[in-house]
Amino acid sequence: MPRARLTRAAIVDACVAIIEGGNDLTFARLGGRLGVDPTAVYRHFRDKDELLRVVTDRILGPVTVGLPAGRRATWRTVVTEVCVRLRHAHLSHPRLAAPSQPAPPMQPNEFAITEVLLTNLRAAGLSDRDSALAYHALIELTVGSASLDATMAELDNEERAAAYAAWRRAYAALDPASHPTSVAVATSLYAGTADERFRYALDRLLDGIAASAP
Amino acid sequence: MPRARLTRAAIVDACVAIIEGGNDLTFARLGGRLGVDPTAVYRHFRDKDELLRVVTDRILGPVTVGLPAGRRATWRTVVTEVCVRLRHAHLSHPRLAAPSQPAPPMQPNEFAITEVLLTNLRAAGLSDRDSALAYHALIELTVGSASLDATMAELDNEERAAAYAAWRRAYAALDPASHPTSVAVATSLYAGTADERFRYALDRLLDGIAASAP
DNA sequence: TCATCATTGTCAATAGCATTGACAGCGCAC
DNA sequence: GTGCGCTGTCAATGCTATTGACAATGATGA
Repeated sequence: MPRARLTRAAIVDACVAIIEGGNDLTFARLGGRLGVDPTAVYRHFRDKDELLRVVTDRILGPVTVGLPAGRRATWRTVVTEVCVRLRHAHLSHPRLAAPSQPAPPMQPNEFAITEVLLTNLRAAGLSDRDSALAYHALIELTVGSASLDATMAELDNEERAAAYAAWRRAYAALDPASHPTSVAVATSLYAGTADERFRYALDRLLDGIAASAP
Repeated sequence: MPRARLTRAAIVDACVAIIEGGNDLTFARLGGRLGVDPTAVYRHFRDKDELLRVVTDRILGPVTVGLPAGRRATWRTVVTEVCVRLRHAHLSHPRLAAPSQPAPPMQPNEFAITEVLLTNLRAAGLSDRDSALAYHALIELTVGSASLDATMAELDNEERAAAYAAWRRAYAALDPASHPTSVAVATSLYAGTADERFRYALDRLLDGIAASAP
């Protein structure tokens, strides 16, 4: 049956290798790495969007494996862990562009993440409707913030620290007459790591979600 | 002095007109609309990223004008209104691509938004450090979720409803053995509007922030 | 065993994209 | 009035995804 030199799995592997090498994903690079004409990929994926969706799901694999379980694993512990891992998966692959067309998250690992989150939110005592709302809230915060932080994640530590320092300086240099609070708070803006800031946001969101449960 | 037919303001106006017309922003289209060679824009902006940053700030203008004030305006009312408007500004211009390189938010309207948010968070009783953290949390949720919702926002109501329905069906059709909760909750996923889902997320986050204030 | 035929890789071509460098003219400063 | 810098024009470059015609490969059916 398989008289093909290329398989979807091999192509996706090559994609992951390319973006983990710090390069943008292009058909030319992909063909080069596979030792194949770039357009051969079109025999296995309809277009780049479809490829991107499968590659994205591929990097989501580790998010749900080996999650804390047993009686020490509260719903909040598990939800936090999944969100942190989900964010990390995206930030580890900042060059992975988002598909240009909206599509249902019909991939296996996406489904697995949804299942884990919904299950733990219901375990927290939320209704079906509130579980769904809380799920959407967590995804929007986690994936949304990851997409905002992605470009910075590409920089090395020195560059990133320098950028943050420059931003703080910009706030401090504002006119105190029109921007008094920004000037006063300047040294606290973009302080710490992006992970710490995300953790604060996630904790406050989970505080609010927990408080809304009966 | 003005021996130029083109000005930065005129170029930015044209950009806004293009994206509000439902088109992607390209130099070719921009030149066409301005009646000028596309490359003339390079005399006023270093590259597309710089242009994008200024255009983005331009659409943020309405976010801070005419905000509720006086004694009926609690900090939470103002913060909510700013976030809702900020989200709306982004969703009204879904074709506005994000700059590819990270850069300080050094634009006037961005600074104005920051000032309003920080001022109201301090008014809520938060410390400088917590005000900054809460500010970052609000921005990540608001702008991040807007970027996730942007592609869907382009569809008209019918198409969007059809897409959501298809997604719900996909969850309902999962194997109940491996995804019991997803199947059970399927009808609540992607229910209502994206604005309502954002509102839930924002309310829970603000609940958590408010609870952390002394 | 041989003919058939879909699958799959190759190749050449296309259209769109941002960006650059050489050039030309206009108008201000001296 | 002379020079020079600012600004628009034009042609060209290199990268991108995508398509259609072609060819080889190998499984299938008689």
